[in-house]
Amino acid sequence: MREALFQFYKNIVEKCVDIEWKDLISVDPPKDASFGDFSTNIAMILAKKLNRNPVEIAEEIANQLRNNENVERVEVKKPGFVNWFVPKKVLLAYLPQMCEKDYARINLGNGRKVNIEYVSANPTGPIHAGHTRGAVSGDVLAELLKFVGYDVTKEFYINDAGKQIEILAKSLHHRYMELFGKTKESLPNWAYPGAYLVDTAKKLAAKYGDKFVETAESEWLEIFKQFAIDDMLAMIKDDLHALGVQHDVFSSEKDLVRSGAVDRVLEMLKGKNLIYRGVLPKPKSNDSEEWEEREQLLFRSTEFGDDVDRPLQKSDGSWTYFASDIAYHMNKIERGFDEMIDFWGADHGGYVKRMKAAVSALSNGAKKLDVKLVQLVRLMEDGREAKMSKRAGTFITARDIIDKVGKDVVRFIMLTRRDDAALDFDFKKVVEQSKDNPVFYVQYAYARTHSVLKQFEKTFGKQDVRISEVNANLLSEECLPLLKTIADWPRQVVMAARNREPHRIAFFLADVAAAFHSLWNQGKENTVLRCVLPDDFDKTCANLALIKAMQNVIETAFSIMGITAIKELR
RNA sequence: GCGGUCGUAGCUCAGUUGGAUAGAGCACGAGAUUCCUAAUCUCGGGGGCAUGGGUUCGAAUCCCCUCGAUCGCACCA
Repeated sequence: MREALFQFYKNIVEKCVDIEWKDLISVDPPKDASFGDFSTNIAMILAKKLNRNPVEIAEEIANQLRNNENVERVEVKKPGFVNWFVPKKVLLAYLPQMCEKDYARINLGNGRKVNIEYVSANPTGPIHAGHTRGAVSGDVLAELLKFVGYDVTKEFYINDAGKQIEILAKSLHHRYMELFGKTKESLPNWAYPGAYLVDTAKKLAAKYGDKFVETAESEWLEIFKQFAIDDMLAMIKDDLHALGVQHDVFSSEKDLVRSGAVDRVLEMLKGKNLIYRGVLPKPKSNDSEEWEEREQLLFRSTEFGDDVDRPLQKSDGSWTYFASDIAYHMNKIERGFDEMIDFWGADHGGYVKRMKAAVSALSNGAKKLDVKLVQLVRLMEDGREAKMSKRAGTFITARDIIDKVGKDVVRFIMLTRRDDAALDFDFKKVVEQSKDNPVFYVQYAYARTHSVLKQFEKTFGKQDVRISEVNANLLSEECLPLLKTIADWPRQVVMAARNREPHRIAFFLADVAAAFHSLWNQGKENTVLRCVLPDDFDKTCANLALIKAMQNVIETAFSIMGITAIKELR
């Protein structure tokens, strides 16, 4: 009995018929639990293929299932569903497996190489609160895919080649001059206003002294650029570590351009006749003035479903962000990734088509780029939107919210919504330790299990309970809902991984916690249902096995989510 | 104007990738604690799934229209 429960039943159902289109068959819990524990649509699928009455087919399959001792109370319902219950003994037989470390670790990836690129914030300042969502989603998806057998590389792309780096260096220079009292004018409005550059300037001054005070821009620019990038990156990494995020690879746009990768990849696309010089039509949004018609180097993204062809070169002759991004994704392909997943902010949505087009062109359609657009986070302060002003340098940083509520809370809350739905993050609600707050709801359930273990020790003394020697039959009926929830964990993992939806794990944990809290409270009224029973050692051990299974699931889920399980709440 | 994302209970959101009578939490109403932590639990009211069509045994889910929200739309990232 190595496979997960849902697979176990899927196999049983599949054996009932001899068909090829097994992918179409679903074996899942029905919406309404009163119909049964599992349900299959197989009769409806067959009815279509064989042009027969689904209910008749359902009856035939139901009859086969009725002969199976692992299936109970088989019923056929209206359109052609076959429903059944899981016998208690099957469920109980799974208990030891549920307690194992590798429970729910199903191999979906088969070692396929996946590159997940996330955060990729510009190295011009600390990461802000909005970045944390993509950081968490990307990180948790990476861990999830690792868990199910993918070979995952977590990657951060450094946009260190553009004009904004020059502005950064000049802003730093201004702060540097300030240190030596060499500038009277206030900070120009094109400059980055954040106070963090003052610190960077101090570090730079500590290293070089006043060496650059009198020199021309050409002397200091490159040095200031590199110094600024290095310092910003160190700061960003620091912030990410505070969030529990650690990338495997940092790729530099600048290095990529220097290596000639952009020229190479464009040459290759030229060979495929996908690049030409042309003139773009004026965009409708652009009312007038600024726009000038110009011939430029274009990529034929329209051949891959994009709306217009896209420019590769700026007016000054340097590459556009898109050009180096093409080279970057080529680089990923060359490194042998079977699949690429990029996490972008929702404001980059207009960029998806052209990038997918590029990947398709580069790999002749062989490689897939999946772009996850992460919606923005609205920071709330007790129901009101927190004011942020980038201009005044008063935006809320990732560090601010991590320091305020803790890494675990940030990570959990970021997963309480689908990526493509906007999320409100209310500081006040999130630190509140109440049922309003899903983090504490789950943590509390976990803490309770540990208080049970303590209670056990107090009652029976210190001793090992071997799961394999426990008589699971002693578990009361009231434990079954929790047991069934835990039995569903592998299926949840598969769905979350297959759909690339890490948020499902957070929702599942809330279900587990709910089932447990419910069981717990039944024990308040009916002492027989408590976990630790001073008069019944054997039954206590059975309960303990269930508790351990639940702990195991929560610990596994938390480790995928990068959250620390708390044994005792105070 | 074009494109992306989205529209589900009063509020915040799930919805097993086309399944059955659409689900949670909050809020509202009524209850549970001499007890393994009440930071919890139990019960109740409340929804033509934005609108109109289409595809089929079957649609919140897939396709098209309309309305609304939001993001983007030469060269910036």
